Amino acid sequence: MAGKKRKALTYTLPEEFHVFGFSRDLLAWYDSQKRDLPWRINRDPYRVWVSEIMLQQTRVETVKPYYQNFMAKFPTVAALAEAPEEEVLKAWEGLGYYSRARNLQAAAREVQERYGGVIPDTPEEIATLKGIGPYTAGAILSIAYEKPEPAVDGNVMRVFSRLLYLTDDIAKPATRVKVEHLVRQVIPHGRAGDFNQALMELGALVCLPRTPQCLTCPVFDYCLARKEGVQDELPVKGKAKPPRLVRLQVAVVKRGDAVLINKRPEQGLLAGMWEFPMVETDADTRSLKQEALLQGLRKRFGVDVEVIEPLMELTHTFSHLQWHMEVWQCDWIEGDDLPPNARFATADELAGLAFPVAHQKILETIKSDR
DNA sequence: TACGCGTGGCC
DNA sequence: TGGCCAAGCGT
Repeated sequence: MAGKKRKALTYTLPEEFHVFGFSRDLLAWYDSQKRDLPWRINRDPYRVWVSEIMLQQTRVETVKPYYQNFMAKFPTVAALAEAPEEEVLKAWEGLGYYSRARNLQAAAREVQERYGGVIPDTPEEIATLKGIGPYTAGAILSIAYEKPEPAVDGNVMRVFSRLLYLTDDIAKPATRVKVEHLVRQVIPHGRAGDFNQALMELGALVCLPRTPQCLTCPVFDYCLARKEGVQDELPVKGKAKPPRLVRLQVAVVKRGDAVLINKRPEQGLLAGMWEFPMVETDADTRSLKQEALLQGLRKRFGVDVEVIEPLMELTHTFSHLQWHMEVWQCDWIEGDDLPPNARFATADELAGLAFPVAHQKILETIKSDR
């Protein structure tokens, strides 16, 4: 037969779990202890949306200044939709996961065109927007529109793992689905937004990853892991692979008072960000490294240069990669027919373009050289 | 499902 | 110091 039959799974809360008391006590704690955060001034759906995208895998303290600046520059869906992409990326510079910025703007344009500038309030419609997955959909729907949808992030997975003594690996996608089913049964209608935020706030302030502060926990009485004394063993989480080493030769090519830069592809690592030209090579001698660099510059940029001297050596670690960069000072000799993704830029022009953190030290060095 | 995708802070 | 972690999503 064509197609598999999958049994519909239903996850039920433990008998002894007191749903009403739990949400009552958690909300009371949240009402008195919640942090004052810039995105909690009101429940404007656009403000909530931007904050949720920025907060993906990113700390609150890191997001704060970016959020203030972003909302000042792009205060409405329309403003974001109409802005040049370069300005949006510049506002995201240093925040990481740059596809979030590109997806956010693409979705803003979609909201303008398809929904007349109003962010949709149904799970089906909002989930079609780029960059809005299960968590962000639930967060916007509950916080901005008070819909009783779960918003399960890392905090909620950890809190529920302990609260209900769940031993599922929270690194596995199936576990998030399970926790969503459980959370859905606990959401108090009428306060869905506060409840979801309270779960996350509890994870951020009390139910910490390493050292849960059980003695000050407002829902201590309901926690099954605490009852068994296993709160320090939960949640269960599989380990990540170590980053792969990548050796790169980097060129700072000067032509007069301009330097050669390159805009990265629209997809993949550091998508759409600017950088100094780089060549990946395993070469282990000075001359072989320089040779690889010269060949790469000629082939990819149509430019001939002279290598002057080594400038610096840098290491930058991503989640999944480790870049070992050797940077060479070069002088342009010939070649004007640059590919569309490359250009020579002056210091003033560089200031308006978005570079990843991995290239910031090079940028600073060039600036101070003048 | 597993992996690619950034960065900075913490112990 | 280095591994872990942070309001995940797209493919």
